[in-house]
Amino acid sequence: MRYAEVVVNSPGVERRTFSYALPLDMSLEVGHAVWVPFGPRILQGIVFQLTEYPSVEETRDISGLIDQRPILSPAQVELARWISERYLSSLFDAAALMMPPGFLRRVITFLTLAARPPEDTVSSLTTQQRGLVELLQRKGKVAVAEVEKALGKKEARIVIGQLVRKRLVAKSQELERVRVRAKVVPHLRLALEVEGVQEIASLLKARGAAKQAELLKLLWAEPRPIPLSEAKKRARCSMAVVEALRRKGLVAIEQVRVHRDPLAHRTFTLASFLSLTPAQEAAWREIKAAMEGERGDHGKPPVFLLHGVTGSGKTEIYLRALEQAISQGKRGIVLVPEIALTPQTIDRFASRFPHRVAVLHSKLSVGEQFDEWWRIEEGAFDVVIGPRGAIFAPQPDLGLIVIDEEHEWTYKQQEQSPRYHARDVAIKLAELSGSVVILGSATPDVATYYRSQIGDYRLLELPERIARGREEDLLPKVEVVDLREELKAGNRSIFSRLLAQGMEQALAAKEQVILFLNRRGTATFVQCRDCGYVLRCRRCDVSLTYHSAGEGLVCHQCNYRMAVPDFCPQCGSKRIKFLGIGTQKVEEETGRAFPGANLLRWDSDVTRGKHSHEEILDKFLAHQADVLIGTQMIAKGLDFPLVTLVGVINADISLHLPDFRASERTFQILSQVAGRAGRGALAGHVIVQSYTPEHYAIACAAKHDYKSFYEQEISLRRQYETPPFNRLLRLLYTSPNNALCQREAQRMHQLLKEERDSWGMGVSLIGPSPAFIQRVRGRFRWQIILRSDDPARLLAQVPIPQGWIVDIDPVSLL
DNA sequence: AGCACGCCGACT
DNA sequence: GTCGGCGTGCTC
Repeated sequence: MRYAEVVVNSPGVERRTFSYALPLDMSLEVGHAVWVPFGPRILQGIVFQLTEYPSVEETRDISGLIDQRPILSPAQVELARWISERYLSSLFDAAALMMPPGFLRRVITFLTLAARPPEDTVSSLTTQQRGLVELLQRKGKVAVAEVEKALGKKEARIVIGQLVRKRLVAKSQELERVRVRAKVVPHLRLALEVEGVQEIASLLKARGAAKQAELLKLLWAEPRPIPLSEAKKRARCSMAVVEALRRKGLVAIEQVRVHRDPLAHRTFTLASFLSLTPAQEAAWREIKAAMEGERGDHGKPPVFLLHGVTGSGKTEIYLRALEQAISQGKRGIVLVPEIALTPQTIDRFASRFPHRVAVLHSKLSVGEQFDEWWRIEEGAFDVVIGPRGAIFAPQPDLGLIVIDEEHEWTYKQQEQSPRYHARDVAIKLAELSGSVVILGSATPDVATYYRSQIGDYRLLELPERIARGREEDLLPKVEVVDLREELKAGNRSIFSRLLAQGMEQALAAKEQVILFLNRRGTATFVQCRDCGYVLRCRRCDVSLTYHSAGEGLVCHQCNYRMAVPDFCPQCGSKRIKFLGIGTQKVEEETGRAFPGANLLRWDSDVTRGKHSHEEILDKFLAHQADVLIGTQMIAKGLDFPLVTLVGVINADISLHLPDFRASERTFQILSQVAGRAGRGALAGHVIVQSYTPEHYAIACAAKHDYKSFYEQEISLRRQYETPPFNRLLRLLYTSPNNALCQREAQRMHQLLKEERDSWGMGVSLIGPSPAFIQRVRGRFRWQIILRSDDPARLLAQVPIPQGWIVDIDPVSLL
């Protein structure tokens, strides 16, 4: 093996490796991080393959190892390959997901003044050029980034280029400083045999060195070195005392590596197994058999879909499976949605496996992340728990992956490439590592449930809440109020008579109420207030969005446009309204309708700070407010024992978003809300307000009937050829200039159309159209949707120009 | 990030 | 016909 195929950290090389020769004295393995020369620079790279022969004639040598040990396991290298191919991301970006925190280091270019600037050239400089020269004279060395910030990127590049050409300014490159490293703390220990210590201590005391004697005794009582600061505090002495003992050769200071442990200040009491219900028992038997090596048709460990309503005991199954993995000498990864990673959730796992659970979380300090990562890598934990990114934890001997709330769309990375789905990555990783996967949900993703129906996954059902003989063990009663009837009866408020009455009763009984608004962004669909009819695009089966400035109604899938009709196309009524309501509006109206109640609003506007989530929750739990008004966040896995009534202000809002998954989202969110009520000692009920109560997403959620919802949804998906019957690919282009953005989208669309027709591929091209959220941070957004059994195949033929965002299996088309 | 190309407009 | 602008692509 004389050559290595290396993935380099450089934009523009995307999905390929480069051949480098191994220096004779270097031994390498797949997964090693290396420095490699690339053009004029030295870059970080990862060894993806070792070969006898290079893929080009001329090669350069690898400059050196970044770390003695491989940074990625062979399975992770394989996984990175798969991610890059599947999500059309660069190989390096895919590999970067699995690197330890703080590993990536950019190269920074610095500018310095040339040794002897020629006098005559200095006098002929422009004002800007002279400005930069003077800056360098003052500061000596300045980063290019700093100059760019001052002058603007373009201008800075020009000025620097001119001065470099005149040989007035020289460039040099340095690596970004290391942001995080192992933390070492000075510790104090005895430097002599234990036997003589007491005598020496009394001798010191007799000589008047009482403090020294005290410190020595303290150390004598401790079996291990203790932190210097702690020793000083406990012996109430200063550094002078420590130094005196050290000079006498009685104590020594040594640097000890400490772990920044996010669970350090928490104590856990060991929890024991709970007994299983017959349904749990049946599910558990199947999982256990698979973990013990029983294999299905394809010889791979199976993927289980554990479908069970809230409170049906899914977590207990996860815990048993983890226990099983551990008893086989294996380890597990548990994924939970970011918002569900609460102290209560961590407790459930940590109390079953005390000190064997690692938590990965983006809110941890970089130092904590660094230490957790390396301890996981050393095999210090049986269980790693965390959100999406925890799937890339370097957990050795992986045997089990659990994904709780598998339908949650936060498992899809949306912000940056690779735009991966943690569920799909987990299934691939399980295949590579021979692990069993358990997907758990009360409302499985329709696509996941479909896979369980066609035999890709094994379905396990937990149909009931665990009955413990209390009233709350039953699912709460859900009532749906028809808002059309309210209007007919002359009630124009946002509260139906039933909801208003329920709230009055609850507040009078000193119970708590949650008002839920399933809003996302501004929903601006158009609906008839008499018959509930919503204007939809005939081609896309997606609600039309109202635009101001005379544009009328627009389909955000295909850009179809029409004027707002004066009369309802269904019933001829003139009362056609644009619906769009926010939590603030709800708060105002509630304050007016219930002046005596204490209100608390919970949405992303008020939870910007780091701890305000918990603050709001604690406040509500402590009954400092009677009514909690909020969006999506309220519904996720939280228990409020004093809440007896949950009101959904308008269930239609999420139902009519222009996205093929709008019904599914609505069903999921309503089911979650319905599952949350009445979890305490008091019976709870839910009131859902809607203009279209007969819609299957609303009706099925009210009846807690997943199966019926699934049947109707899947037949619509089949009809409109949306996933899981096809796959989607979203191409998004953004620009501050709307016209330019639209032109580029049209150009791309034309290109794709020609390519598709020349290859004879059966790919539907939808768009170009403005994205639902048309402008984000001043940039306009246009999109093209590709739909086929494998839409990425077409893109593999067309190089994707700069600036385009490619999202495979997008979780939202908004 | 820097360097080689290549394609256009102003010149000996 | 040639010099040089910088826009685009490549770097093992």
